[in-house]
Parts: sequence; C-alpha cells; structure tokens
Amino acid sequence: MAEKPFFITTPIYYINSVPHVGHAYTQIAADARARFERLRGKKVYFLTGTDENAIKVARVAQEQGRDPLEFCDELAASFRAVWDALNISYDDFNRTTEARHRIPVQRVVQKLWDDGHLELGTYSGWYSVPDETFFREEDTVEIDGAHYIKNPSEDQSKAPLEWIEETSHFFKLSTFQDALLATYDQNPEMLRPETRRNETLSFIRMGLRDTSISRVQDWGIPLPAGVPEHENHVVYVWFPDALLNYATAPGYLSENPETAQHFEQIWPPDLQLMSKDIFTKFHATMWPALLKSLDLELPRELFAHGFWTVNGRKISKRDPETIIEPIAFSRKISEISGADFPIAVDALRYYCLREVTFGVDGDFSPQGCVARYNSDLANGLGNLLQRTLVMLQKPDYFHGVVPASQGRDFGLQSDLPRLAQSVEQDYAALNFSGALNTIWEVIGRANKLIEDEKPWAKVKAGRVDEIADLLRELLSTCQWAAVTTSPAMPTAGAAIWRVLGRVESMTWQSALDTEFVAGHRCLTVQPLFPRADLAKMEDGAAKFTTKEKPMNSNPPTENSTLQAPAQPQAQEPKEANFITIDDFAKVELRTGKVVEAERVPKADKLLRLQVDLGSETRQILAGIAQHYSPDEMIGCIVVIVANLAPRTLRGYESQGMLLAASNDEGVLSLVTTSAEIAPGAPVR
RNA sequence: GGCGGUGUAGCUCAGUUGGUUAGAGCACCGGCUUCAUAAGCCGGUUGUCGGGAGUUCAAAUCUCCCCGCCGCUACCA
Repeated sequence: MAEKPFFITTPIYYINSVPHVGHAYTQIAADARARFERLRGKKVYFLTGTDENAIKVARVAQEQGRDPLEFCDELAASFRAVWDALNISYDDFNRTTEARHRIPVQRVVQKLWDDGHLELGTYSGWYSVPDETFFREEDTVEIDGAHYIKNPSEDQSKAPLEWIEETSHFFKLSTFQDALLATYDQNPEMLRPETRRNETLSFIRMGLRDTSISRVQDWGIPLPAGVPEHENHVVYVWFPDALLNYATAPGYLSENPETAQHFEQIWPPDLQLMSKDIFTKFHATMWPALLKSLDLELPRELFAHGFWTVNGRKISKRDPETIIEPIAFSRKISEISGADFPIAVDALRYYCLREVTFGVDGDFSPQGCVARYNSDLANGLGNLLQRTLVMLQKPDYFHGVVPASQGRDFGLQSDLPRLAQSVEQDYAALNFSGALNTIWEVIGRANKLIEDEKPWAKVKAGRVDEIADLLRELLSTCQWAAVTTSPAMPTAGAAIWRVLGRVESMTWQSALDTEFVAGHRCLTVQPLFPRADLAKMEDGAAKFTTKEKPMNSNPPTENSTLQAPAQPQAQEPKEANFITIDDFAKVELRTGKVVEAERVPKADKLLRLQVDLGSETRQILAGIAQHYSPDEMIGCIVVIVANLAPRTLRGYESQGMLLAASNDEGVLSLVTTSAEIAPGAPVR
C-alpha cells in the first residue's frame, strides 16, 4: 500500500466578507508546511474551503433578491481568488453546499442516531442570528424587554436575541469527557501549543454538556429521514456540519468506492491548523468527540496559532484601518518597490512567518513589513544573490560559467547540510520564524565571507583562480537558500532556482546536494527584491481595504465560521424596534445616593452598593469594580432601574440595576445628574 | 477570585539540564570597502535580566513573597 499522504487542513471560512490578513495567516502557515512536506517527497493533501450553510448567508441573499446558491458560488470564488493570488497550494477546496459534503453529513447524522449517540430533546434558548449561536438564559441580559448577549465579546452580536423553542437532537458530548481526557493524557503532543492544551484540559474538566446538533430552518443540510422528528430540521451549521468537512472532503461515507478508498488511505489528518479562538471548544473538544463517536481515528496534531493586531489595534470592522486585505497590501508592496506582484506576495508571506513565533500573538505593521522587506529580502537574500551572480557573470571573472574547484574550502558549503537539518526540524515543528532565522544567519555568513575574501582585490591582481571556490560556495549557498526558503516564499525560491540554471524540479535533497559542476551556466537577473521606499508606506491601513464586500452586514472574523463570528454593527433603528411611551413607562428609573460601597469578595468586577432612594435603601450590585473604587462611589448620585426583579449575585441580592454607559473599548462611565437632586427622584 | 502563561538593551526577542566579563536582529553613531539593490563588513552606545528575600562555591536560570501584563474561567440586573 502506498504511503499515507500528509493530510493538512485549515478551517473552512465563513463567507461573510473578503479575507484579511488574519484569515490569510492560517492559509500561509498551512501552505508553508504543505510545500515543505512536498519538497521532502511526501504526497500532500491540503484541504481548505468555505462554509456556506449559515442561515445568514441565505438571509442576505434573499435581501438582495439573489438565489442563495448562486450567491455562494460568487463568494466562494472570491475566496479562492485570494488564496490563488497568495499562492496557496491547496489540493482540495470543499464547499459545504456541495453534494459530496451534504450527503455524507446526512449519513453521519443517521449513523449517530442509529448508534445511540443522539437523543431527542427540547431546545429552548436565546438565539443570535449573526453568531449562529444559542445562549443560555444566564448568558443573556434583559434590557427593555429584549434580550442581549451578556458581556458580548469583541466578535459577538449586540443585537437583540430571538427566543427559540423547538424539538432538537442532542449529541451526547458528555459521554466523551473521560475518553477525551484519557486520549490527551496519552498523547501530550496532540494539542499545541502547550498553553492551548492546558486551556482545553481545564475546559473539559469543568464538565461537558450535551449539545444540540439540529435547528428548525430552511437553509442548510436537512436531517436524514431515518431520524425521528427530522421534518423541517437542518444540521446545525457549526456542529457537526462545518467540522465534518474535514472528513467528507477526503471521502468519508462516500457512495463512490474510489472516493471512499481515498478516505481510507488519507485518514486521519496529520495537522489541523486554526486560530486560537476556535481551538478549545470546537477543534479540541467537540471535533474529537465526534470522531470518537464515529470510531474514526483522531487527528495527529491540532495547532492553534495566535491573533494579529494591526499597529497595536484589534482587527475589527469598526476600525477599518485594521482591515488589511492581502491582495491590496501586496499590490502596495509591489508598487513602492517595483517588485513583481508574486514577489510582493512572498514578502507578505515572509513577514507573517518571520515576524512572530508561530503560536503566539503578533502585531502586523505595514512599516514593519517594509522594513523587513528591505533589510532581510532586498539587502540580505536579494543582494547576496545579485552580487554572486554579477561576479560570476563579469568578463574579468567567469563569464557566467561555473569554474572548476581549486580545492579550497571556506567552511560554509560544508556546513549547509547540518544547517538544512536544523531548518528541516523547525519547519516540521511549525517553528517558521526559527527556520527563517537560521536561513538568514547563513545569508549573513555568506556576505561576511565575501568581505573577508575580497574577491575584487584578487581579480585586480590577476588571480581569478583563487576565488573560484569562493564563487562555488556562494552559488551553493544561494541554491541552499532557494530551497530552504521556498516553503515560505515559493515564487522567490523558484526564481532563484531558475537563475542558478537549475531546470530539474526542486526537492529538499537539493538543499543538501549543492555542488555545482564546472561549466554549468547561470543566468543574469534584475534584482529579485528591489528596495522599497519606506516613506511611501502610509500608516493608514485603510489603503488596503477594498470597498466592495460580498456581505456588508458583518465584519470579517479572524478565521472561520467555526469561531465566533462577527460583531454586528449597531442596527439601524427600524420601525419595528420603536417602543411606545407606555413601554418606557414600565421602567421605573430613580436617582439614588450611594451611602456604602465595598468590593464583593472573589469577584473582580462587582461592587456591592447601598443606595439611598429617599424612602428606602437598596442593596445593588454593579459590575463596575474595574472602573470605580468603592471610595469614589460613596456620595455619588446614580440612576437606577428601581423595578427590576431582584437577582442574587455572588451570594448577595441585587435589588435594582445601576445605569452606566460603556463603549467598545471597555471604557465605562456612570450615569448621574448634572445637579444635586434628592434621592428617589423619578427619572424620565 | 481560580487556573495557565509572561516580564531580559530604544524596539522585537534568544538565553537549553544554574557555571567564565548577559546575547542576536532592527534602529542609532563612527570607520572600512566597492563584486552588489546608496547594498556589504568592522567597531561602538544603551541593560539594577519586573521588585524583594532565600538556596548555592556559582542564579536571568531553582524556591518563596510581592508588583505589572496576557489568556482561559467565574462575577456585569
């Protein structure tokens, strides 16, 4: 039987916007690893795709009077176009609206039912359409009769939630708790990096709840007919629909015997990459539990990379300057340097992989990228290649023909195999920055070697022979660098390979066998990485955002549908959202004077206040401890909701709600009155 | 609050199981050089290795306490 191909995945992307650098990062890293494995002679199956079964996709299509499927075709094509431009060498692009995904998903659900992993129940809860997520009652907050997500994260909706109550099918996730912990105990390398592994273990140890896998909707994959109460239900878009793409794409439960056999050969994934926000809950908990329920082998490695900020700011649609679209950005690099577009793409890829250790968060700065482009690519690698080839080319040197060895050894070429091994280990461990670091140390050594040997002096003295071996070592080093950098920079690697006169296909072995035969001819070149004008790289990243957005309703998310999507923008007030004066009258607002205040033990955010309302004193708990100290609260005039049902928090009853304004940056400010007014005064 | 991380030159970070005067890149200054993309090379500047105490012949490295920051988690009526 043939060797198992190296199976690598990225998440499938929620097609709600054009991709930005955050999305591209996963692709670039996966692509670097995939190319590296191919260089090593491995057959690779690199899978990516789009998630199209979210109800919001259908709704937006409808709003635009479009056919949802056609709409998806367009969006999926735009994603592919970006990946193609970035030279992402995916082998398969899976769309969850395709039959090859839909049919096996139905079979999976049927199988789960038949094998007793599902049970019927009633799902009732608060549903956020933009987030495609249900929230427990205790995770919502009621304001003016509408419910909202409590403490919405940056990515979550601040729009009102919908109450949904329906028959649903539950996956018995809780039954896999011990098995998962045992697996991770036995395979400590499976979840990486370590910090994410720790988070996952503590998440699982807190206890897993069974999870609903169906929804009453008209968009998505219908439940199979063999499952009770399947009518009107579709498979929940996150679980197991989207996650199953990793299995359906290679052919799990396919009717086609050839495809099914492909699956047998390829399963399990060797590496699944994703950003950290969809790691713990989805990829490291639900996904492996699902695989266990299907008796499928678990992926060998799950790796969560970090987030990018842009110039220190969180990537957010509300902050357009943080939205850097990779194509627009690469065009800019190309424009200010004169480099070909694919080379500019390589510069972006290089920057992403070199700038931060893979796995931790990093900051993306356009100027930083240009600085690295100039110092590492133009002055470093590009210039080394240029000076080497020009020396070889010059009439008083070697006329472009590799000279015969004179038996001198400068110690660099002989060191290359050892260094290639170090780079190889780093790539295999996803330590991209480490690999590139080592490569640039070699480039530095080569530049120093030229200075030390002063070939120009020897040529002037008529002793060209003495530099024959120097040139040979430099050529070998360039070839070595072409091979070792090519996973990160495929275009540049191939270009160097070509100008060195290589016509055979590149392999990792060619980083080890770098000997040039005498008489070999190299080509001449223009600078591969022309220097860029740093001054022309403005700070504003808005330059890297195109206007057209396939779906304008939401900001891009860091990664995929599997992760928490999208903070919806503030909704335009619609007719239907108005309340009447009678509705408002239901809310009893009163002023109060804080007479006592203290922190609630073991709670970071809670203050316990005694508020004088004139006729009575109320105990009110408020989540403002990070903004106001107990001392400064005393004597404050505050506005409270006086007729809110009491609720116990951290063991204390809160008899009302204190009003405060807060913005997206988390700044919070109390509502007060502009003049001293008697406690208990009604607020209207 | 609990758990997990982290704090080293202006910036980004290396510093393996404790061992000689604490390192790299970028930035900055001076010099050299010309094969090369005003590229390259050499030299130089800046550090109480978050703070304190302890173990040790020896601690950035181990122990304890404290402070800051980050992540997950609980608390926001």
